[in-house]
Amino acid sequence: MTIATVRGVRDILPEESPAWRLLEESARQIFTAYGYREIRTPIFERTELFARAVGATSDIVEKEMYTFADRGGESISLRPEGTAAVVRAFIENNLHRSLPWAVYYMGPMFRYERPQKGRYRQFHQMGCELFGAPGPLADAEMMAMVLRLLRQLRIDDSLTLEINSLGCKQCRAPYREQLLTFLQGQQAHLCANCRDRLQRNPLRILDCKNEECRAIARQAPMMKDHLCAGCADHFEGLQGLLGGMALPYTVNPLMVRGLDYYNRTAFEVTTTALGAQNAVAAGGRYDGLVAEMGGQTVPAIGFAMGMERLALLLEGKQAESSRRQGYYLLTVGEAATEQGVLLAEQWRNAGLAVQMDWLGGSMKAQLRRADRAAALQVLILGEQELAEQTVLLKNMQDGEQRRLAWDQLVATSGLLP
RNA sequence: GCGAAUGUAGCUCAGUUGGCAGAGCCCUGGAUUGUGGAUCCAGUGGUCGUGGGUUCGAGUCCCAUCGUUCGCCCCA
Repeated sequence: MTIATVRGVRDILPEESPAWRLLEESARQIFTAYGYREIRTPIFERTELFARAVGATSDIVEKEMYTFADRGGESISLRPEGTAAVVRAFIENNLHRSLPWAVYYMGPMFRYERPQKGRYRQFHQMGCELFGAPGPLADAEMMAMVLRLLRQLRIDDSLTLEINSLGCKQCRAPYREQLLTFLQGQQAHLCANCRDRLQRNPLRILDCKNEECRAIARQAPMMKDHLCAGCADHFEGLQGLLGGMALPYTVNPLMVRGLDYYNRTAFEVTTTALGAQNAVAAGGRYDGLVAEMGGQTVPAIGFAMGMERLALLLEGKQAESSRRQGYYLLTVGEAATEQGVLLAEQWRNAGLAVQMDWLGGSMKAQLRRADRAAALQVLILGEQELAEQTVLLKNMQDGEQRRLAWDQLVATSGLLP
């Protein structure tokens, strides 16, 4: 074995990249239409940024970050998610004076995890963040946008939108106490993992996949029944808007978020088609994070979607035959090849898309490559054509051929299919 | 970090109780001396993941290791 990729990373080869481009272009188009503009933040940041934004005790920060000291001794981490850097950029550039501020990003993220289908150590997310819009309108619109994107990509079957409210600082603390009391009573029936969670993150127990824990979770007091007036209004408003937009959704009172910074609205789009890695898009409101990170008090909401998972869902959906296009110049004989290079450049100067056969050889071989390159027109330049300063134009769809003078080609090209 | 399966040609995979390394697809050439795809014929291509061990002999059995996949965990 020669040098191979690092564990958990992979190449996206040309066969696969059209699906990725479709993802990216569809997302750009829809995000833009909803009023979002692109932001590109660095791929690495000070480790402290993620520790504070994502939560120092979260699994992501504790054991999944690619962290290293740079040559100046600074602790640097490859970004494990997108929101922290966007919040940092928001604060650093004083953008609270430009509200509302709506941005999208797409790009690689890094987490040191055990690789699995749809889960890589370098993976890609695209997401949106919206600052300054406190009401449920922003939440509902964001979900509508996510679903529109998935619908446009035709991967909206086998998907469900789940929502929940996580409350806010005021109502979550008393609820948490209630929940803790309840769970401590059931401690004996919880899995080992969840007994551990009692200390660290009791809310997370609600989302445990263990059957016994789930049975207990269903009996537990629910956050949505203990919301303060403000949070309850917000959640009701959201559901009214979703209903009004005819977006199918279910309330999942057991859904909690992995990252610490969320409050009020949480949402998740899941699929049954990807095994254990079932989350396709997830997001929520994080009204307190900007202030916590040292900025003004600015409400915000965002989401991210996993592009590898979208690409997997896209697989097989687009059995589209790549359409034939462009010119492919093949030459026979040394003199013709030399002339062909010059002609190709001239034709390109005039705006034609001309691909030259790089390998030469028999005409049969060159035509085969032209076919595989999905060229629409083949330009044949052999000894005869060279002598009479013409080129043979062959349409690869119907096989029709015609002979043209060199300077006629550009004038003719507009008339071709 | 834990548990399990798996690794043979570029790809998908056969390979029997341990006894000569195989097929299909792809690729290249020919049938067609200047014409792609379809058909037929022929050909190239292998450190059997890697390193040890057992054996007269290992793709096959044993140990280790790396990768991949599935589950746990985590999450997009």
